[in-house]
Amino acid sequence: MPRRLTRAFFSRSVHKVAPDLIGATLLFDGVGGRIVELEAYHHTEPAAHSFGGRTERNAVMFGPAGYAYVYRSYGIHWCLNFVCEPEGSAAAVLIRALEPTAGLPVMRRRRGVPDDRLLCAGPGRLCEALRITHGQNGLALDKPPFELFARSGQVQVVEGPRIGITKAADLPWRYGLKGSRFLSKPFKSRA
DNA sequence: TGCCCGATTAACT
DNA sequence: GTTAATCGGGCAA
Repeated sequence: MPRRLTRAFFSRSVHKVAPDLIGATLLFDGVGGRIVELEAYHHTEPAAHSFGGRTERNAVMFGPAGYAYVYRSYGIHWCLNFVCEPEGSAAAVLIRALEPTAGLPVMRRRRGVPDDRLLCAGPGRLCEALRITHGQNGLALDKPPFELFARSGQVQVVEGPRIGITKAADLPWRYGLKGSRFLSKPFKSRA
């Protein structure tokens, strides 16, 4: 049986949690898959929503680890984060892509795309597939409807610069499963 | 109150 | 390769 991820798992450096989550399984209401891509954010760095202090929107980031921070992106999409580190660090990982493994018929219906690779290949896409919205902001990750399981076995993790940001764009805080077909964008292979 | 723009996506040329 | 869609947060005034 795979191990369930607890608050203790998330209460560590965001740069330990992020690679450890590659290959982990995320389910919401029984629908989801393996995490194959994510990014780290920390309040000391200007690309983070928590940079500049606590506001109504980012309040969950300033709370304890192990909770979901969900925000609206570009007025259209939803993005899912997991709060990490000791309370007050205002650090989180943005879940960017899943390899779909559970509830594929439901996700296909919600997404309406012809190729299963596009079901969860992007932060907005996976939220649509799992039907995660602002209503899930602040929910605990160790209780239903969330289920998180540690990966079983070894994985090869690759890293690179984060996507879609203009500030601190040089930091290599994007993590992915090497060779996955379900990434939102490929990682630049190192020579 | 008004203005700018973003941790995106899909549909274009 | 480019761009429209769409809207709330954050900040200036």
